[in-house]
Amino acid sequence: MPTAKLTKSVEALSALAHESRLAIFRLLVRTGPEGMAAGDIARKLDILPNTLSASLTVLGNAGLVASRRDGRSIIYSADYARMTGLLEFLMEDCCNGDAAICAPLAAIANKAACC
Amino acid sequence: MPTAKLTKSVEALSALAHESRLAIFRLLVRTGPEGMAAGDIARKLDILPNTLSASLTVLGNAGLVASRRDGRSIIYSADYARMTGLLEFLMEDCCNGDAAICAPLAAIANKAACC
DNA sequence: ACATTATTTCCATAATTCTGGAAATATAGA
DNA sequence: TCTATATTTCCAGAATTATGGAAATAATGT
Repeated sequence: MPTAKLTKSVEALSALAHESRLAIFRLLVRTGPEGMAAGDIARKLDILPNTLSASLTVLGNAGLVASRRDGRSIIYSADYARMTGLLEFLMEDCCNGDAAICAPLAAIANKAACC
Repeated sequence: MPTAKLTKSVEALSALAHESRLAIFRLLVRTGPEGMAAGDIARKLDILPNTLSASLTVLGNAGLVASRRDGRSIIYSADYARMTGLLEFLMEDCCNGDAAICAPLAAIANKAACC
């Protein structure tokens, strides 16, 4: 009987385990909280609108992106809290008391905390 | 034409996007560099030996685990550098200049850098 | 050589996921 | 209301992945 957190993480990982979907998610992460219209994502990544819609649905079901309507467009944005939660789960207890293992992770964080 | 890093990341995410495989990987991450024999993993997680073998192969192909023989047993261990690389890729440019987004990631890292 | 333990490989079925075309829905503007 | 734009839904075939039983391979000890 797997934990709920494990199951949720598998959902998120499955959503990201796809070339287009990972590219979409990363684009939204880089875009920031203001998000981007579905059409703009489609043009930028050269993805068919129906395929993009399916991909965004998968990412949305996994809780990785949120959406809101703005006129004719639907704006998608990354859910940063969800991403953070997933990363936290993957890192959990990773260092196991060994500083040599921790160090690179700390380095990532310092880089992330650049601003 | 996706970047090589994106393709590699999709491989790693696909490998982790599976309940047993994620549980196996996390167990190995917590176990540390010394690793654990396939049979011990199978007993600990209650997975059939052939299924476990297939799962370990997938994780190995994705570069997430390494293996070495020790007598009759084969010892598997997490590849921490690969894990770090994946996390780094997922976090890339995430903060986008916004400190409010960065903060939780930095908090994770400080926690990871506990030792 | 034989028996035992450890793990993998082979195989076939079942289940899931991916893809793109066509039609449907929703909003805005003339 | 009519037209154009934006996005989603429906559908079916194709492709990939998951599962477990049985046999095969590898190493150890007798």
